[in-house]
Amino acid sequence: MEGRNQSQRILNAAYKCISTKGYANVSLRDIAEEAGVVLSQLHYYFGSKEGLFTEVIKMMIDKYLKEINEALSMGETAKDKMLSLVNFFKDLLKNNPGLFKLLYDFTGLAMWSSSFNSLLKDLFNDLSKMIEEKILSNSALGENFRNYSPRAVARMILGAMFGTGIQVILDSNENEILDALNAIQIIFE
Amino acid sequence: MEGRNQSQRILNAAYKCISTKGYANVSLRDIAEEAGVVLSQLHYYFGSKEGLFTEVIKMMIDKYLKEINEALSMGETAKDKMLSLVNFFKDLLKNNPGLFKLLYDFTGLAMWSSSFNSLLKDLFNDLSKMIEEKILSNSALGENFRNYSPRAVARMILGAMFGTGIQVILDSNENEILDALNAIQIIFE
DNA sequence: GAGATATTAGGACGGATGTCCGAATTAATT
DNA sequence: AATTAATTCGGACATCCGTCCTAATATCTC
Repeated sequence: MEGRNQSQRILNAAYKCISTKGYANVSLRDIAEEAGVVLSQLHYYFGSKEGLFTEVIKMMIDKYLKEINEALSMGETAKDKMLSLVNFFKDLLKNNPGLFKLLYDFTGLAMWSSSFNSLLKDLFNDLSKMIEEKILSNSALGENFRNYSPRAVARMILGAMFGTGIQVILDSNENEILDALNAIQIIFE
Repeated sequence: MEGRNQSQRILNAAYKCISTKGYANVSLRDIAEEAGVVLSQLHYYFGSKEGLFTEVIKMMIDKYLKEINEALSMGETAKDKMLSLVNFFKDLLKNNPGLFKLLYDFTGLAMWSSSFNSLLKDLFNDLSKMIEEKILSNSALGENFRNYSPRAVARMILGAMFGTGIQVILDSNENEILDALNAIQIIFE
């Protein structure tokens, strides 16, 4: 009896399938096969497709919160932290694009499904809060940003990452686009 | 015989359905019903689901290229043009969110499908070129941006619009997030 | 008006999908 | 060892999907 083991294998398989082919192109049978498990096991452990997807999303959320928190803990000045964040994103897009695709894909799913909406909404909220607290609360940046609330600036930074990220993914053999990520640092110069 | 009329009705119905429910949640039968047309008509005019979706995407692309070009034609200075662009996006998100959702949705589709990829890749490319030429080629902004190519800055601006836009959509009853769009103008101050 | 062409209509098809159920097997409890 | 509970397995189900085919109807050409 390997309960948690088995359910973890299913979860990992779901993560892999969705980040590789997109949620709309993955069936429960695909996931079962990838996990080396019989179809009905998915319902035994997760109840429904929605239940399984929810767990995959939570898994993804944990990764983002953890990794971005780490990135924002490096460096001292706001400028340094911003560079660390940019480098994290560049590395993510280059070496682990599946994780970014997962975020994009599920965010799209969250546009149409209210049950997934709150999960993704909270993630963007948490991430922008993290940026706000770890970068923008820092000392005397206030001068440059006097017209905009720290919250708004944090949201914009996060959005710029996300929005340039998808352009990198779309045109993945055009490395030049990665430079656009660097350009976000303009606001600290 | 109302050939073009009929195919236009199908196209409009497809546009409406997809921008309302998302491409993954729309069937050809939904579109046929919305258009008041029999199912087989869709294949008669567009050959396949992919053919129909392609036309919807092209329709969307035309709207974006036209409207953003208009927005960038208003104002003289780079600062003014940037404000005009921001205001266009704010208006879009508030009064025509379906058009933005369509862009987000199809961009996601383009991540997984090579046949749609080139369409969306070109759109982002064209839009960033437009921003580059109409805003950034302007006079002596060079000083602030000396470390970054105009192309990269344009991509970042576009990405910031897109990335903050989706946050607005996700949390549509939180009007405060719209301020994040304004914050993009930081780079011109 | 007759014949050719274009359009509309309706239905059938093979296949895929999420869900559910009952039996077989394995582990835990006493 | 016997009973109970948890897990695994295989298959069936109803439904929905994109596509295709044939007949009927309307439109155009001469």
